[in-house]
Amino acid sequence: MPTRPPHYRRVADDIEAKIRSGEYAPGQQLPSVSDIGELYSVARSTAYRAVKELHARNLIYGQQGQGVFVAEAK
Amino acid sequence: MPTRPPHYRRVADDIEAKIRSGEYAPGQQLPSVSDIGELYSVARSTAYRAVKELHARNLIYGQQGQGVFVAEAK
DNA sequence: CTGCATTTGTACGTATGTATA
DNA sequence: ATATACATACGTACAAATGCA
Repeated sequence: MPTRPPHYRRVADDIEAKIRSGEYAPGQQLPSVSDIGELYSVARSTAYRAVKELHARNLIYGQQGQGVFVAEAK
Repeated sequence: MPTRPPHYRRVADDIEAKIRSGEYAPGQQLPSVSDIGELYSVARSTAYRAVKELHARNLIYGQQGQGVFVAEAK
């Protein structure tokens, strides 16, 4: 039986695709973690985990109190 | 042959020893459940179970969103 | 300067599903 | 069947940084 990918990875992968397609442009601000949670119908904690995943992939950067932004393409 | 103790008890016992030795002083904050998991190479859920064990032993107390702390010596 | 709202970041507590022994 | 263990997920709570009225 196929093991389903976890929500946080599904969300991270989807956002990564949007970044790579240009839908989210370099320098652009992403929706807040709470909004991402709503958009994908997951808890904020799960949405945050997805964001942390993208940060680990060096696709985004963020600052406390501001938001998360798409990193410059390398 | 001795039945091997479960991980959660091994972790709890080790932390209890650190509390009794003074390495973790009364009032001091313990590492987070996640950190304990990493320190002992167990899952967070197992680390949390160890912490619950210590709570049952009245050695620690904790507050959601803050952390766990060493109880005052009786 | 002083609150207040927004947002990231951290952390607990609980629950579920799967796997294993 | 029962206990252990891991990974995931949700919800809640609070701290910290930032910006703005």
